[in-house]
Amino acid sequence: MATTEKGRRTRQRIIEATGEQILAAGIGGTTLETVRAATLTSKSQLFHYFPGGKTELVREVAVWEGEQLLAAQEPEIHDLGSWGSWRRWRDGLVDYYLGQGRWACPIGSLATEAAAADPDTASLITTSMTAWKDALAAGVRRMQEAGEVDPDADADLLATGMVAALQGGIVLSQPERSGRPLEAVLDQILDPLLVRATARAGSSRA
Amino acid sequence: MATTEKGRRTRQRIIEATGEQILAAGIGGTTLETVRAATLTSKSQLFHYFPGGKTELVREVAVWEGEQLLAAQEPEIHDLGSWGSWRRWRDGLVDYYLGQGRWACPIGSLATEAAAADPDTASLITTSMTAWKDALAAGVRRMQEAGEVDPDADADLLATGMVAALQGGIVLSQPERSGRPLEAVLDQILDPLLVRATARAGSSRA
DNA sequence: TCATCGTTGGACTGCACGGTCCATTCGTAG
DNA sequence: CTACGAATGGACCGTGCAGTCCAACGATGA
Repeated sequence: MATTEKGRRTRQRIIEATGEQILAAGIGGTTLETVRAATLTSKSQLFHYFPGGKTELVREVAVWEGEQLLAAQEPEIHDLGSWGSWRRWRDGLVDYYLGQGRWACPIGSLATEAAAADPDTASLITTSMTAWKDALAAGVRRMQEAGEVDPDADADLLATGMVAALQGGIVLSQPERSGRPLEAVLDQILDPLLVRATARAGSSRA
Repeated sequence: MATTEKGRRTRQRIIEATGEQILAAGIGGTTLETVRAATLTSKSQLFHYFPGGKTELVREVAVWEGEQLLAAQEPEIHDLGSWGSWRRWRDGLVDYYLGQGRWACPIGSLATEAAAADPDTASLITTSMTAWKDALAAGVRRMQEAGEVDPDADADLLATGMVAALQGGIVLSQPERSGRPLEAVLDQILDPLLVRATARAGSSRA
């Protein structure tokens, strides 16, 4: 369906524009018409590149945004071996969300809005979230190996908590238009990792 | 518009049914027609009790769900003066979200979906979140007075972090259909409070 | 018994939006 | 130059949904 270079670029342009609109107005607030207008394309192109219609387009947006989100955290996300890198990672992320008027998470908003309606999209999102969490867990393990974090702590669980904290911080920050909640929860979740080096951190319970 | 007892009951019935549908299918997946069908009412009733149409209905749902959510945490939410009560509160909340197939937060989902579209609803949600946070902050202060938590900690910031952690845990748990993320982040955010009594907890940074 | 006001029923309208279809243009390989 | 498939333009259609309107019904007080 997209065999030409030109075609691929058009297709990509559609995905990105749709992503922006979804971020700003949600899936419901994004219509094929607004996407068409923003991309200077025609109705037939939308269905040419995404035969499945809006559903398929949203799915493509989901995977694209998932990749983008990870990419935006480079290079820190793959270099979480020291206190400084974690700190840079945290600051970069806060800036990513709040710095430019984003005020929402590209995949977090999709998660809430699409989860109930489209299980297929939901699983794509879960995949992205898992990849994200895994990258963080790898960082935690590096800290453990370096003796900076309690080796008995469950790196995976800690990483899950971090991603969750991020998402929740944004949920609160979004309507409030303040970065306070995001920063508050991020610091609280990171504090034990960064400050209580070698001490017991986030021991499993429940 | 609703002066009779009968009228008030009908109106209330509409609000609650709408709330359930929004929780299950989102605002976009909830139509006046499905609400009408579920409540055995007529179109004219919907607009009789909510002249502002769907927008107003959603707003009413927002405040109603906000109250309900706090009420569901009684009596613990107003008795957070001991380790045990915090623990009961946490368990009750997890059960509330996961126990019955809820898998979403009544006001959290509204926050993400309505924030961009309707600033008015957004501020209602912020109000609910703030009330929630304040109740928790009061609990933290009681713990501080009891000498169980570092008196220098910012109770308000800690409470904000808790609400954010909850919301984020749900964002992740929803598509994944697993309570793990919610429990993981909740425990991580509560750990410092409960376990590191008297030690420095969530000191301000940033 | 009548008047009034709240409540209820449901037909109807307008339109926005997802989706279909066909015609035209463009790029390229033979 | 021709032919063919990809890319594009845009008219068109069906419908689902928010919102309107008017006609009844029911209770309550005068």
